[in-house]
Amino acid sequence: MSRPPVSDPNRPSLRNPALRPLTLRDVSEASGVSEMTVSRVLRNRGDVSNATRDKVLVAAKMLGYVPNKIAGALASQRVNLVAVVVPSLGNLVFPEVLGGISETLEDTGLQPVFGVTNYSPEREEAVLYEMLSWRPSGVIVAGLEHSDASRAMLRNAGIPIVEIMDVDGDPIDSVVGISHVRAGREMARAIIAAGYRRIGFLGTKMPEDYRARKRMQGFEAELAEAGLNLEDREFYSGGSALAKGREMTAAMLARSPHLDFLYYSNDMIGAGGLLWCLEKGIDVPGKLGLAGFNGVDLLDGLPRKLATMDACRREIGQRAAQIVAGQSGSGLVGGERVELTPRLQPGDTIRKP
Amino acid sequence: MSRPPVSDPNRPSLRNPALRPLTLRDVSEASGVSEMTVSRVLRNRGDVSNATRDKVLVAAKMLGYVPNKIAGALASQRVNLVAVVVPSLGNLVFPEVLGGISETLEDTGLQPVFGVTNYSPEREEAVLYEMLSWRPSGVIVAGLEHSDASRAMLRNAGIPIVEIMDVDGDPIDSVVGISHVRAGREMARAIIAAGYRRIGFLGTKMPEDYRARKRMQGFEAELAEAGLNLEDREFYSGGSALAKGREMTAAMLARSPHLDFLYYSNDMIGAGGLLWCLEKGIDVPGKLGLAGFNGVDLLDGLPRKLATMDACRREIGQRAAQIVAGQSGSGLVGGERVELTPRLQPGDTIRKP
DNA sequence: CTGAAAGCGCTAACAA
DNA sequence: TTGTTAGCGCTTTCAG
Repeated sequence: MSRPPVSDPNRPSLRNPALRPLTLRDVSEASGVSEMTVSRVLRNRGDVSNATRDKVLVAAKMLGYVPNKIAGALASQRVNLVAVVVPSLGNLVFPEVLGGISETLEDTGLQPVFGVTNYSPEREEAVLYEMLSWRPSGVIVAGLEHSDASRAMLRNAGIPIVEIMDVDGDPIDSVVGISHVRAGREMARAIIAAGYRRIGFLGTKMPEDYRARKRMQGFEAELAEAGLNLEDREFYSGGSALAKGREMTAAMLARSPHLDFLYYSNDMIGAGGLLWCLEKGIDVPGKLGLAGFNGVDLLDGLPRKLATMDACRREIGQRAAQIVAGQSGSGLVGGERVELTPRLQPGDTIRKP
Repeated sequence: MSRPPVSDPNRPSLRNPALRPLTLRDVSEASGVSEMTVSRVLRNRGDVSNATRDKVLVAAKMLGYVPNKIAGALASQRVNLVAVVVPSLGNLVFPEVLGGISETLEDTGLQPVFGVTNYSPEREEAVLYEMLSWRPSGVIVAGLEHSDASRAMLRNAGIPIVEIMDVDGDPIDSVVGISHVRAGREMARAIIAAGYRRIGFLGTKMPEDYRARKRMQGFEAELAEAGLNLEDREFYSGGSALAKGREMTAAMLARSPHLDFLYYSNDMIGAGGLLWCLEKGIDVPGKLGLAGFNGVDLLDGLPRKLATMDACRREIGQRAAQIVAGQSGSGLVGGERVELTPRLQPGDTIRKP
C-alpha cells in the first residue's frame, strides 16, 4: 500500500515532474544561482541583489518548491514550533485558549502545534515525548499535575515551559492561570452573601479534572468557614453535558428538595440545570439559586443568564504565548508567574443581596 | 531574552547536567555501546542481544534522553506526522472530526498535527505551506475549495491528500464527506412532506462557509422543484451563536410572521431559535417547524429536540485517517472517494406527516 | 549480533 | 554580493 510510482499516469504533476520533493539544488540549477544564495533569498537573510533575488523567486515559484524544514532545523538548530498540550478539545474551554495562543504567536514567526491528552497522564507523557522529540522552541501545557517522567522531560528540555489554566501548585518553569481554589471560594462567598444556606454541588466524575476539584475544595473550605457544608453532591461522566445537567439536577432535587442553591462545576451542566428548573417552574433565583463556571458565551443565549465566573481563557492563551515568545516584557527569563483574576458574573440566577 | 546560562542556579537539572539536548552519542558513551546499536535498541530494529539492550535502555532512561526526530527524519526520509487543517475549533464540528482522526491514528505510529485557518484561504495557504515544509506523511484538509497555490502545493507534495467534510466538488486526491447539496435537498423534502410551505432560512454571513452555502443551494433547488421558494432569509456573523439564533428568529418572525418553517444552517442558532419560540409560546411544530444541521449532542439537553441532520463528523475523521494510514482496505492508492450518508433526525420540531 | 562510513537537505561561518 | 566548506544528529548500507 505505497504511493504510486513516478510513472503512474493517474497522479501526474505538471509542476513537479520528478514527483519527489524538490531541493534547494533544484532551484539552484533552475535559476543558475548557488544553493547558498537561493537559501538566503528564500529566508530573506543577508544582502542579495534584486536581479538575483528575482531569478530565484521566479524559479522557486515555477517549480513549486517547498523548503524542507527538517533539514533547515537540523542545520540551524532552530525550530519555530511551540508545542501546546491540552486535555480535550470538546470542552469549549480549550479551543478558546488555543485561539489566544495562535493569535499571539501569529506575528512572532512561531507556530503552535496542538496535542490532546484526553485527561490521561500516560497520554500526556506520550504526547510530550513525541512533541519534545521535534525540539520545539517552547511548550505550553495545561495544568500543573504531571507524571514524574513528564516533569523530568520538561525540566530537561532547556526551553521555556508554561503551565496554564491553574496557578495552585508547583510550576516547572512559568505559569499562567487563575486560582481555582480561590474561584471556588469566591463563588461560595457570593452565594452565602446572597443568603443561600443549603447548597449542593454537581460536577464531573473525572478524577483527573484537577481544576474542577480545586474549585470544589475552595468552595467547601469557604462554606466551612461560614459554618456550612455541602448538603449533597452528584457527579457524572460522559454524554451530553447539557442533558447530564438536567438529569443530575432532577435527581438531586428529588433526593434533597430542601436545597436552595446548586453549584455546577461547569456552565454546560449548569445550563442544563437551569433549563430544567425553568421548565419545572421553579423560582430561580428566589427559591433556588444556580451558578456555573467558565463564562462560555453560550450562556448569552439562555432564557435567563446563569451566574458564572469567567476563566480568562483567551487571555491565558495570550499571556502564555507571550512568555514563550519572549514578549512578556517582564525582563524575566523563565519562572514567570501570572495569576489572572476571574470575574464573577452574577447573571440572573443568584438573588441580589 | 534568551534562556539562562548553564550555570543559572534557578533552573538546575539533575538529570541533564549539560543543559543541552542529549544526543545518541551521550547514550552511547554512557552505555559503552556504539551509537548505531543504541539507535537500533531505541527503535526496536534489528537484532540486539538482551544484555546490550538493557545497558542501552538503562543509560537512556537515566540520562533522560529524548531522540531528535529532526535528525531521524532527515536521515530516514520518513516523518510520522499527518497534517490536519481545519477552519475553526470553536465550531464543535471540528473537534469531533479531530477526535475521529486521533483515535484512528493512535495505533498506526502516525501523529496528527493540527492547524487552523479561520476560514481564510490565505491562512490556509500559509498553514499548508508551513506544514508541508515538515514533510508530513499525509494531509487531511477540510473542504474542497482552496487557492490555486494551495492546490498546487498539495498536488505536488507526493503524499496522500484527503479532503474532508464535503464531496460536492473536484477533489485533489481522496475525499471523505457528505454531500451538503444533498443534505439541503433532503431536509427540504422532509419539510415539504410534513406540509410546511412558507419557509425561511437563517445562516452565517461568511462567504467562505461553502458547506453551509451548498446546503442552502440544495435546499432551494428542492423547494423550487416543488414550486416553492425561500420567503425570507437572514445571516449573521460573530457573537454567541445561541444568542444570534434568538435575535435572528425574532427579527425574521417580526418581518415575516406568516412563515411556517425556519431552516437554520447550524444547530447552535437553531437551538437559540427554538428556545426563543418556546418562550414566546409559539406552537412548535404545529404552527412553526424548525430544523438545524449537524446533530451536535448539545441538542439532547434542550427542552424539545431540534430536527437536524447528522454530519457524520466522527466517522469522517476515522475514514480519512484510514486512507492516510493506508488502512482503508480499498486496494486503491490515492483517489478514493467516500460519500457518507447523513441521517435525518426528525426530533420534535417537524410535524409528523 | 555489532560497528564504520556516508550522507539526508539545509545553514553557519568563513572566504572571495 | 556571492560562493565554499563543514557539519547538524541521525539512519542506511555494508562490512565484520
